[in-house]
Amino acid sequence: MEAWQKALLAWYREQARTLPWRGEKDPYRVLVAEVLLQQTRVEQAMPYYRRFLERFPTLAALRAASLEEVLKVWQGAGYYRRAVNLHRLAQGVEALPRSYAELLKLPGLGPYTAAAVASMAFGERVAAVDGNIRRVLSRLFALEDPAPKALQDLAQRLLPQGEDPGVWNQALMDLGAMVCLPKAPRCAACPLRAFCQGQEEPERYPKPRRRAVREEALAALVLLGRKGVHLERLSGRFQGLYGVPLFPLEELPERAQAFGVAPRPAGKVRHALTHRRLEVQVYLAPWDGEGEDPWGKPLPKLMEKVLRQAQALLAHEGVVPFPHAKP
DNA sequence: AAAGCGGGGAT
DNA sequence: ATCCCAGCTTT
Repeated sequence: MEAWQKALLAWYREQARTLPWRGEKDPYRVLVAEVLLQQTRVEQAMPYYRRFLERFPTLAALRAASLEEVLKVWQGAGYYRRAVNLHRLAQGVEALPRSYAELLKLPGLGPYTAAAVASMAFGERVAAVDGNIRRVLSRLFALEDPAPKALQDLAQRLLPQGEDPGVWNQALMDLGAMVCLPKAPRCAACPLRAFCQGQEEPERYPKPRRRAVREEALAALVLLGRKGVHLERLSGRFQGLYGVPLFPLEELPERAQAFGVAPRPAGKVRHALTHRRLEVQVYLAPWDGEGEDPWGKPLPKLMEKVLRQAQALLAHEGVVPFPHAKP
C-alpha cells in the first residue's frame, strides 16, 4: 500500500461520518441507501432511508407492497423512476445477486450503485465512482475532464490490496464530502495534500459541466368533479405519481375541448428542476365527473403547489372543492 | 455524447 | 441566481 493510501485510511478512521448505513452488511439495506443517494444529498436521503426501511424492512416486504405504497413513501425525494425500478427489481429477483456483474443487470443499478452494493455488502474488490470520487481523483492527479471509463479504471487500480474495498470506497467519498469540497476545498486539512497534484488550482479539476437551464410554459387543468379533483397517473416527468393534467400552455384550447370544459385562469405557479424553469398557469373548471381527494395520493411537489394555488383561490370564494386540505 | 429526470442546501 | 449532490436510462 502506498503512503497516500495509508494516510487516507488513517484519516478515515479518525474522521469518518457516522451514517445510518455505515457498516451495514445487509445487501438490501445497502441497496436502498445507495439508490436513495443517487444525485441526492446525504442529509436529504436520511429521513427517507429510515422511513423506507421501517415500512419495507426486507426485499420480500417490498415485493409484497403495491407500487403506489412505495411511491407514497418516496414522495418528495425526487427522481421517482428510482422507486419504480426498486419495486420492479423486488418483483424480479428472489434475492439480491452477490456479484458486481449480476447487480449491474438489475433495473436502476448502474456502475456506481452496483459497485457500492458489491463492495460494501459483499466485499467484492470493485471501485464505486461517484461525484465525490470523480472530484477527488481529478484533483489528486490533475485531470481536467476524465472520461467515465478512464476514471473507473483508475479507481480500480487504486484499490489497496488487503483492505476492505467497501471501506476504501467510503473513505474516498468522505474525503470528497468533508474536505475536497467542490468550492472552497479545505486543502489545509487534507490528509492527501502532500500527494495532490491539483491543489494549486483545485477549481480547475474537474472541469465543471454546464447545461443550459431552459424555460418551459405549461398549463395545469384542475377539474372539479362531484367528489374532488380529476387526477391522472403521470408518465415521463414525475413518472408513476399522480397529478392534474399538465401540458404545454398552447395546448390549453384543445385539452379543454377534450374534457368539455371552459376553464378560467387561477393564477400561476413556478417550479424549478435541475435544468428547467417551469412556469405553470393554473386553470380551473367545473367538471362533470367524480374526481377524488388528491392529498392521499403520491404527488410531486409541483402538483402540491398547483393544488394549493387552486384551493387558495376557491377558499377566497368560499368554496371547499376537495375535503381534506393539506395543512 | 447529450438530454431527461426532482428537490433542496450551500454559496 | 447558480451549482451540484453516494447516477441511471434513453436517444
